[in-house]
Amino acid sequence: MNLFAHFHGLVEKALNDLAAEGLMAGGLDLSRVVAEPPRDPSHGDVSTNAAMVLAKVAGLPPRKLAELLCGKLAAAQDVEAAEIAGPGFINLRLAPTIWPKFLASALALGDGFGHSTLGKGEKVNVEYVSANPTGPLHVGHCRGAVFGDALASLLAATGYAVSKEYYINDAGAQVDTLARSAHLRYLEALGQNIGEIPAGLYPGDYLKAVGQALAAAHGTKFVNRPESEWLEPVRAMAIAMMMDLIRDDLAALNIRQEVFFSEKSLHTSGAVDETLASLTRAGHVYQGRLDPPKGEVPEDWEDREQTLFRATAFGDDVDRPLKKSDGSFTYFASDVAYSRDKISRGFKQLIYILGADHGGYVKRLQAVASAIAGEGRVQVIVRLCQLVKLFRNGEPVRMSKRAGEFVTLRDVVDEVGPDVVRFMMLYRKNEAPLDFDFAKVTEQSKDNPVFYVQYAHARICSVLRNAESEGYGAPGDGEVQFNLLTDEAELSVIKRLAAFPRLMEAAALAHEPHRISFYLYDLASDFHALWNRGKEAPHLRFIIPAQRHLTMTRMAFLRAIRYSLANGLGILGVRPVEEM
RNA sequence: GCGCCCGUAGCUCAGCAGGAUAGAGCACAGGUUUCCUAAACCUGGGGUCACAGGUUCGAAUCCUGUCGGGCGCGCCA
Repeated sequence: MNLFAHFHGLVEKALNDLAAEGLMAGGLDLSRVVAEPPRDPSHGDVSTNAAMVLAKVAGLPPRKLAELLCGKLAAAQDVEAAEIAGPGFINLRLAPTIWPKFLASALALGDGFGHSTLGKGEKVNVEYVSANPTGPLHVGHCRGAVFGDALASLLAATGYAVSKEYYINDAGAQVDTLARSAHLRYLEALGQNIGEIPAGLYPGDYLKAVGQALAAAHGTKFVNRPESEWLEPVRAMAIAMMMDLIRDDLAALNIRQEVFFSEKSLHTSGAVDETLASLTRAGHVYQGRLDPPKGEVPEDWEDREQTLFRATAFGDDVDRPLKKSDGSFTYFASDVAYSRDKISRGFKQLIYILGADHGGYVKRLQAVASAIAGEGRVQVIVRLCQLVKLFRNGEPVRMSKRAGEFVTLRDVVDEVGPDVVRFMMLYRKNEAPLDFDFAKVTEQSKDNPVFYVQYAHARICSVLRNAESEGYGAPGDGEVQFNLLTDEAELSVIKRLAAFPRLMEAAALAHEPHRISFYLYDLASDFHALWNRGKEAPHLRFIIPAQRHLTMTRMAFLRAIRYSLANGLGILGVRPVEEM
């Protein structure tokens, strides 16, 4: 039950009725009309801007329209009072009887509380991580991985048909480098002294296992043989093993993507050729020259005629090359084919989670989708994740890529656990930089939001356990009477719960899962406050032995709060703990 | 030079779909426990929402410009 959606509907109905009665113009655009919780609770429970937004087009002074609307709304069910305030807000004070109904419905929904059908089953593709398959994930991949996963969960919970996808860059030069590096480790596994790993190859120890696997599978077949004989099989095995590694890393963060899409397959299947042909037929490809890049011009810049995608026709800044000077396809060309594949699978939203250094890629991806599907047919949404800065007790953690000293995703997850990593990565807007201090995030105090939210959930579980052991387990008929919850502290928690479904939808529409984290923090805060009220005011404690109905009611209330916490944490991919 | 992102309290950040008197936490000062987890709670001060225009009944939020910070700018992926 989404109270605000419900009252939004009532406002629309009232407006239509007014139009039908000839009191105002009909057929108006209602998209700017909102029904929302007022910032100041003294203004009531639901507030709408309808009169202010529509006054002009309705052909009525705002005050007059507000009065008409107020008359209709005051008569609606569950509305106790409707009043005009400020510049023309209509504030609804709801009848106290609505809260028991709301709590009952939230409780009945249980695991589904907060979920909705907003997306109407629209197909959405979320592509995230997509790290090169050349080694384990490092800490830089963490944020995008968690963000993408949480966003996918959020969209799924709000009624979208979500596919979680990983694009494997297994076709470029860097996987050849991987193969050469693995071949060296293969020689090493066969007992050769390989000395220092030459510059330009991947030095990581994680390739030793690949070398051993190659030796076991192929014996000495690839020793002292030209690269042309071994490059392909070695590369295939190395990529397969790297992807296993990456899947394990993701699993450590409780991430499981459904589709792992190979870039190479786009070449072997002919999809890239077909895409180029199709774009050419549509007139989006031409032979031409590009101006040298502004800023730093590359050493080996050469002005030449090349095959270009007319990205500028779709809002990009420059046209984009599809072929390299040796005639082979660019990375961008396979990306175009990949976009085409996604579009052909029926996705209406293509969501990309990328690092902030990929900002320059956004317009290109949008241009591609417009060229292939037609303008406005497919929505391309790119969310850029800013850097994570690691700290240890306030000191920045130094990483040197050159020396191969990077902190892996696994290092971080193993040290603080997946729940902490996931929550902290989502406790900031994605486009804001994030500081991650190992000491702070594991601290057990209210200064640590992960702990604070978890603690609220655990505390609820603890009371429920105590209650059950004292005979307040499953309630019997009529034992739960939510109208007994009348204290301000209780009502403010109930109203916070009532905002949850609307918050989920807003977060989904904005593609901003961090809003869930902040909501959970606020809800936890309300709950802890309510808990402490029981100290000065014993009648507000949850278990009150002399009053069975009240106690049973409060247990049900706690279960509703717990569902909200657990469901929100579920979106973030954080396990709600029952005991701490 | 151009594009994208950011600029809110001393610090770290929220600010919901343009709404009413801009909010949290930290830090600082004080208070609360014979009681369901004090691992918590309560009270207090603190703001030219970078700056200047514009749109609007109404702007931290949308538009334009300026300043400051980050990222990026063909044949790498």
